[in-house]
Amino acid sequence: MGTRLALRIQERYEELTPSEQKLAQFLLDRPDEILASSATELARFTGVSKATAARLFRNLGYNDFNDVRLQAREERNRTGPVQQIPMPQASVDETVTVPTHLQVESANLTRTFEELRPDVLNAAAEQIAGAGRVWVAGLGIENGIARYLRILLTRVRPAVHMISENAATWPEELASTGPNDALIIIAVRPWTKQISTVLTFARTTRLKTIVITDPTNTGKARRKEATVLNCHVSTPWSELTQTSVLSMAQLLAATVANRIGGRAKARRDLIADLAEEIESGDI
Amino acid sequence: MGTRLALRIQERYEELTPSEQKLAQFLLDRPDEILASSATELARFTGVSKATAARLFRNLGYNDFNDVRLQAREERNRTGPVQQIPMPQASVDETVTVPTHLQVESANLTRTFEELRPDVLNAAAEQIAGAGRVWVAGLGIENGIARYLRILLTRVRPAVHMISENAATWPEELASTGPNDALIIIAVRPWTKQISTVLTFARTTRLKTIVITDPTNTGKARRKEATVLNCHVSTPWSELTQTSVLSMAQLLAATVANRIGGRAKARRDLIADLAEEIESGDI
DNA sequence: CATTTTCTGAAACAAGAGTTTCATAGACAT
DNA sequence: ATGTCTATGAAACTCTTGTTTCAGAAAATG
Repeated sequence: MGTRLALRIQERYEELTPSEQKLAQFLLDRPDEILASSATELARFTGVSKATAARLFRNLGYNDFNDVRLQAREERNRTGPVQQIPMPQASVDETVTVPTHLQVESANLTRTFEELRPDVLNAAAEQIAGAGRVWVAGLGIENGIARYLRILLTRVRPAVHMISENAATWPEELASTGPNDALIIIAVRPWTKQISTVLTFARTTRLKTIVITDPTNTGKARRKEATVLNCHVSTPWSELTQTSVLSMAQLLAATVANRIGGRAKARRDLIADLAEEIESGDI
Repeated sequence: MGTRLALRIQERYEELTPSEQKLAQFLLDRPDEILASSATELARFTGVSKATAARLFRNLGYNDFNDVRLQAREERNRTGPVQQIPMPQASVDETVTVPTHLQVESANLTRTFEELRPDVLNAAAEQIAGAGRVWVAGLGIENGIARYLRILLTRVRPAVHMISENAATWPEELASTGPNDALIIIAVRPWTKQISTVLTFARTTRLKTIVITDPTNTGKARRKEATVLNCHVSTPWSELTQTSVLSMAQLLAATVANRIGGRAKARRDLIADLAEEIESGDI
């Protein structure tokens, strides 16, 4: 579970102004900076003015930046000395070295899975295991990961379908879903309107929905009554990394397999046998 | 190894006055407080005056409390070597818990990137950056990741194509490649004959080939004169994890972007603008 | 296109942090 | 006891940080 500050940001993220969002983004990505840095520095890091920073904290419901810092500190003390891997700073020349890459990936993975609540994961797995049919959606860059997840799930249970990459045809495709189905959406920032639309649709048709996303969108998704699996995806430079998203997909599939139990294993073995036969030349 | 501050304190400890020692002691016990707290607070915690605190830092050879804080922060950021993460044993009941999953993923990532030689990575990036056209291939479960890599590369350079998932049509598709092209194959175990075939073909047509694979196939690929990016993918149970493969794809794309330099950035910005426009409704 | 509303940073202002000065309390030698 | 020297905190001072105000820019609205 994230910090209280993170939760507040997630709740109010859409109401924030663009520059406030920039700063809020940064705070979600690197909560430890709140303790280590002054508000002035935080503003400078994200390229907004001190004034905007002050406004953000007020808008989030704090009296003061000092309030924020005190809460953060208190939370750190409560959480105890979890050895967390720090996210490296952006280097000036923008060159990505191998060790830096490793550190970024480790930091994101660690945060992702240390914050993941097992009951949320199990709830998601339960919904997928128990669904009549399962639909997997991922737009743009997430499409590849969605396909990957679909294959993992196919190994474990029948009736797992991909929703096409073309968002325009989603209404038709989703029209054939029923309340006993489950929908998995992979959508990290930037969040598109289509996703909101689909989530709204899913809620009205009582489709069980699981959203794999990043902290800036958690609030939005949760408000649509989806089960949210939160992944940290930030890097010190401007790109995002999907590694933790893939890893989450992996874990989700494994948990589903676990839920289903023996039948999943049987299916997996069957598929392995088939694959072997095809490989051995009958193609 | 302790922090530099800790070392300095230990050196000069006896020379310090009693109240200074009280404060110094505290700093040795809880080095993280330096980042989180102001000098005034540190003084209050240990029951000494602000003046004493100021004197202590000066006596330790710093100009300023600010000096101390900056050094502490810097030390936090360039965290020492990542310690070796052991791969957990298979649990009897096959249940995947969240912490176990995290540990497996960390172990694979760490091994993958600690073994990765920067010159190999750079060679691969060079080939991709310099190629006329780039072809990306991934069969079966790797197909999703291949698509992901393709999108990453498309953001950075033109003429990046996917080779279809249907291996039967590969001969036709590859027929149109030239010696100035590059081919990226994502293929972890099990290794299929098709892949060997393609690699042989690539060698005879002098196609520059990069293979992202796992240690069991490294040798085979290398013998076909491909540039090999090795990924650790094992888990304590029978499944594989593709997390490090995705991460490798990410790093490769970043390195290519780096190679290409300004033009890559321009292209990326252009694409971001386009995406924004589409999102804003002109679809 | 004009008008209103919202957003934003510069600058003024208030509050707080860190340093320095200084007076005094205590330790020690004579 | 007296003088000397060191250690220490209170308070004055300076500089930085955080908040508020305000005017112009940008966006939304009619």
